[in-house]
Amino acid sequence: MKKVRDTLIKSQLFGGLPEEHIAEIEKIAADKHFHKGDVIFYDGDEGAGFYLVVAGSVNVYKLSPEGKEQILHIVKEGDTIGAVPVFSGKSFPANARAITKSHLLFFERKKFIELITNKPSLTMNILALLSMRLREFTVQVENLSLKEIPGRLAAYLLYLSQEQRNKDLIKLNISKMQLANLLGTVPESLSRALGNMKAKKLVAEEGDNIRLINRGLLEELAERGKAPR
Amino acid sequence: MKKVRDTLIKSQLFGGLPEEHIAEIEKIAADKHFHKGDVIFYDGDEGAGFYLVVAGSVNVYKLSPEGKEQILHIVKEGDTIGAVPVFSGKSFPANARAITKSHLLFFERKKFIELITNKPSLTMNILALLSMRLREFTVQVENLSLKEIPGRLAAYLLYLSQEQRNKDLIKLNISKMQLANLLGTVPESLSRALGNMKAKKLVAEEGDNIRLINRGLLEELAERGKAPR
DNA sequence: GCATATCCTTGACTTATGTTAAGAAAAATA
DNA sequence: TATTTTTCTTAACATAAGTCAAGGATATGC
Repeated sequence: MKKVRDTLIKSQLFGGLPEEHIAEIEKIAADKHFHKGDVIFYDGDEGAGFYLVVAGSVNVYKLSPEGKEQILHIVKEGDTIGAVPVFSGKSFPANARAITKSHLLFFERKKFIELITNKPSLTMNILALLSMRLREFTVQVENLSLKEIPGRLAAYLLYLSQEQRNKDLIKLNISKMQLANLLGTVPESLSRALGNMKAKKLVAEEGDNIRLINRGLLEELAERGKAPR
Repeated sequence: MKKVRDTLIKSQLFGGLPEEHIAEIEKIAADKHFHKGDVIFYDGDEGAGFYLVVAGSVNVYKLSPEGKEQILHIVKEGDTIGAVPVFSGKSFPANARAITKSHLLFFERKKFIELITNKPSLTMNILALLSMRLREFTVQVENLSLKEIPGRLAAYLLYLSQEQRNKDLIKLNISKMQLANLLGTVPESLSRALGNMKAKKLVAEEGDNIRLINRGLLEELAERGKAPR
């Protein structure tokens, strides 16, 4: 399928590999389709392989015993999930769930390991991918530990803007509940934080979009993390 | 030096490699010595290579603008630091500082990359190492977001016990200030949480050691994360 | 061994954020 | 379209944990 081939070529994992490798890769991949809300794997499940998202969107998250959700990663087209157990052995370290109708490719661990042993450039891609994830985690820990909720929100809005070609009018691609779970809080607190930003004319809501009005102050808030005394 | 060779062989990164590879590896490593308190690298520094700890102990940490420290990782003999920029390009994603007199080996990025391109088993070791770090980060995010301070402390004490052959009398290998910074809090709050555990007879302090008295309740506390209502 | 600095603890206070509740808005379903 | 369900917002309240301050314990340096 054209879409699959395109996604593989554009992905961080397989990008830059020669044509024939991509074909080989496509051969060992298995198509998996999920509906919105379907769980792809659970924290602690044996990891027989990993997934690459061809279409749709997937949340990787941890769950507390009371059911509070902390999103670790929102995974989109071209991204991978569940790679950790492939290389470290052991089980998946978190849950994954489709948040839209999604098409994934499944790579069986054994087949994939065979594949990489002779392909240095693929190996370098994987190393880069895992390293980028480590880098992202350092930012998430920093945000959770050293920033208060308004600071985390400001940082996320600026990140979204950057992702959307630095526009001032940005599209919230996830529900506010999801956003709260990503920022490590609850919808009520997010609502208050956003309400505050609107009151201070840092941002404005326009339908499902958010307009960044005062980038300078947003950056200061994101940087400082907590309000001055 | 015997010590260096031993450390390399025992390390996760180089463990299980043939003798001749270890020798090769030793040749491209540069010795670096640090005093207690020395900064090894700063968040944002260009990463020209990575380090492996031969002796001593190193903290990897993030810093808030007000100077609050969040420890990401306490690195000991045989562990590596600063590997992320080797593979993802870009700069170090955090700071690193020696917390005791330390002996490290420095591996220059370029030399190391050359080394791995022909050594599949070394590559697999690196992939396993990075994956383990990713797994550890999921736990840290879970702890920060879904557990309150007493829960994080309980989890850490149980982790320490496990690391120290499941003894009930465990040695706190870091200062309480460091522990507070690792758990994402301040010394005052840690002191209170520990005081509470002592009052409830979950643990007892014996000099620099901590005795786990009621493992069952500690496990429940660590698991639940937050006190029941 | 004394002096100084740092670490640790305890208490009183403040505050950010979680909790509970209820209504409004939006989305899903019939 | 009507109905039900879910999401979002707002308010009042509760609480975990941060801040400030001060005294005591340890460790460090001269």
